[in-house]
Amino acid sequence: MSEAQWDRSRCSVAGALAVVGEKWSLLVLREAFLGVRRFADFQRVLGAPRAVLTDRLNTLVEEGILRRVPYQAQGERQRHEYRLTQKGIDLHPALVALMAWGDRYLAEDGEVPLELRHRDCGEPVHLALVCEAGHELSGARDVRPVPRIPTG
Amino acid sequence: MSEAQWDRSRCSVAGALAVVGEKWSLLVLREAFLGVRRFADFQRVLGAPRAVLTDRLNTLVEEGILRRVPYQAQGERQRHEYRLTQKGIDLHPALVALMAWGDRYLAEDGEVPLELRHRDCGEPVHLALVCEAGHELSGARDVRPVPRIPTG
DNA sequence: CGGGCTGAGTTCGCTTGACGAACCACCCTC
DNA sequence: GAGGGTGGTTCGTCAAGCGAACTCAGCCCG
Repeated sequence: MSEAQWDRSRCSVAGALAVVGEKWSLLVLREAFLGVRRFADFQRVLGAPRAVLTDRLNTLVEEGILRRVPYQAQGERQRHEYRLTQKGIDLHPALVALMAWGDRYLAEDGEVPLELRHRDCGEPVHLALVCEAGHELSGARDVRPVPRIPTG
Repeated sequence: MSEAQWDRSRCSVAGALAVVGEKWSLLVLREAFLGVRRFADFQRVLGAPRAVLTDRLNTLVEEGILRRVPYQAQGERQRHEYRLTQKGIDLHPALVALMAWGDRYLAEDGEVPLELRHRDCGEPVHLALVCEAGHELSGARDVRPVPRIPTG
């Protein structure tokens, strides 16, 4: 038997996807990281159906990934906007990883649509796997998965 | 207008999700990273409907993320198994990122179901954002997104 | 005050996708 | 050549996603 024995039912990947794996959820978060906060702006840039967008925003708020913040522009009635919580901000690496993969394999003529740079020094940024001892791993093959809760 | 102007239609996140964003796709890949290769094993550990699993495996093969490899165990007929290509292996960071997030926010009683360790030194591994100048960024706020193809 | 506009949803048919269960073909072992 | 396991396909049902139309609250202009 080649695959490791462990309890898939509490897999963190499955859990994360149960929360943000529905259609549009991660794209909503992508826009949130780019500064989009208002319903109409999400709707316009994403092109998602309104009903779906309503549902995704509500779900993300319920899950504590976004929070509704009341605000009032001058000469307009009070509205609320959607902002990332820390829980939401912590999804950033997942989006960066997907973006990096898409940049590598889907970009046409090497034209990357969006580049991430270090705010302080301006240099391009990438994801790296590092261990507690400080080694930077070269790839997935340097990783050994260790089940902590075997099924028995 | 707060959000940056850029061409969402070729966003790498959306592109990546169009390829691996369907239900079960990333879970299939999770198992592939853990060594699962055969249809029946995917079906058993995931519990996904057969028809869906067939479709996801075919899609992943078409997309070049998995490849079908014929093999023959002794005393058995020839079968084929599904193995990760380099394109598939490069999705590893995305799964690690989702797993890390799930570990942090969804694990009950701090029990993390699966731990990743450096194969060489045995130390736990985590994802980090680093820039070309070698700085390790502390979080999403240290990142500045730079659109490369403005919509005009 | 009356009517229009706008942002934020909600409702409605329709179509697509996911689901579990049953069915099927191949080829091996006995 | 009977039985069984692998690797699917087919089928009917049910949930989800879809675009378009409708709603509603509040501000603005006249």
